[in-house]
Amino acid sequence: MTARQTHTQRSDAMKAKLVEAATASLVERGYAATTAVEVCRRAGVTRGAFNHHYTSLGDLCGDVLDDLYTRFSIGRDEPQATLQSMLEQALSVYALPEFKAVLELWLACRNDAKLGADLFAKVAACATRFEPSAYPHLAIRFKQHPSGEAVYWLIFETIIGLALARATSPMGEGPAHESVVIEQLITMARDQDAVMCATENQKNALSSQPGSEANRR
Amino acid sequence: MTARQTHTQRSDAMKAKLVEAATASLVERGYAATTAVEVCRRAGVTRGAFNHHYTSLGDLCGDVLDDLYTRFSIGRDEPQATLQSMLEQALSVYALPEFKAVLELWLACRNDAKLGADLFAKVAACATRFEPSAYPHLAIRFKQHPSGEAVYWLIFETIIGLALARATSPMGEGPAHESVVIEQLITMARDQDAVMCATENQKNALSSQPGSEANRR
DNA sequence: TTGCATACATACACGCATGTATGTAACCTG
DNA sequence: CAGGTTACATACATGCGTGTATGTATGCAA
Repeated sequence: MTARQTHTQRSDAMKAKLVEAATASLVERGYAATTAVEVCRRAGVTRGAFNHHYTSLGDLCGDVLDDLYTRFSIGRDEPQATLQSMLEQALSVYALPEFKAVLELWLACRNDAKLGADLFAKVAACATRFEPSAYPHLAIRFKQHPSGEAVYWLIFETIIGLALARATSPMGEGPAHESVVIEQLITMARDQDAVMCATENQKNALSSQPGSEANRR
Repeated sequence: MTARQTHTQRSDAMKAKLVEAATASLVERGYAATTAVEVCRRAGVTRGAFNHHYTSLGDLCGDVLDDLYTRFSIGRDEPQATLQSMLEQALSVYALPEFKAVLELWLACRNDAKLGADLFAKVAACATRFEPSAYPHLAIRFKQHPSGEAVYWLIFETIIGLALARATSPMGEGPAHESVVIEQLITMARDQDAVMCATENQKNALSSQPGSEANRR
């Protein structure tokens, strides 16, 4: 069944296998145990394969990071206009076990200078995907409502905190208070959306019918 | 200078040195690089010393965890009555670089089964120090106001998220939006305190007999 | 078809952390 | 103060991951 394949096909397939194996190893056993032999054992290949495609583990981890950040950005094609929809999208991916792999790499970057030199730039670049500017419609509203951006970052950090709790719990399950916190976040997002929407509609009404603007604040 | 010391004095001093060295190593280089030789090198002793007092690294990490959780619980002697004061106490320790050591151990527990067997129980026990029940006055109020407990956990997870951002940033500094988020947290805590206080005063007024606690201060 | 680059596999030498065994000085008890 | 225990230091054997060098089979281009 091993049909003839082109060189690039074989390379891509091999790289994908190695990235997948490395990710699984990072999730299950952490960065320290994610050695070249372990990754190759999971991928079912010899170290020669790994050594041919990557110069080091850090090199491979770069591809792992790219792959993971792409997965975490799913559902971001349509621009999100509300904090609530942003939150829902974030909640759909925050509990993925792969977050632990990212966490391991974040820490490994700080612990290993050589790895950090390779990955810090990539981490910083990927982090911009989660800034308000990644949601153009929201970013515009935040110009009018700085409080909206504050709520955005509050939601962001809280989700990270919950994800960390999952990643460090024995079986990868969420804490007991998880649902309570999430409900609180949803309420906050909806309230802030209402505030931003309200003044927007006001402004629209005012611009079509000029009058006093003094009722705000 | 090296006066005669009793056995327990020498043991305690040695253990403290090893715990301190291990903590520093965890913060600066992570769990993977925190080997017996590295800890002993930092402590300025040989591996014989370590091997005499601890059976394994996990054993030593148990003491490290105890020491760290104690440090993070400082200022908790007087019972905190408000979410705001709880938050202020939490903020006074959340940015300590030692948080990274705890983080490393949390992950190491999940990655190394033997270490987890030794430390998971201790982690769970220490975690109870940060539940609402650790603040008796607050816990009582939460019985009347479940929303208060929701705010409590929201604050808790957000601070963890911010601490993680610090622990994983290249130089251990906080993110750009850190102050905005903290201000948001303070506002939330104060508002929730006001809500809980208001209905409490109402109830006190209804029972109308001044009694013991109604007019403290 | 020939020649070469690609895509792996195999084998060896090296560093490093660990476990253990043994030696020695300090302390403590009767 | 003598015997035993505690508190270390030193030394050796072992396992494991890594880097590197070399071998071999498969696509690919002239």
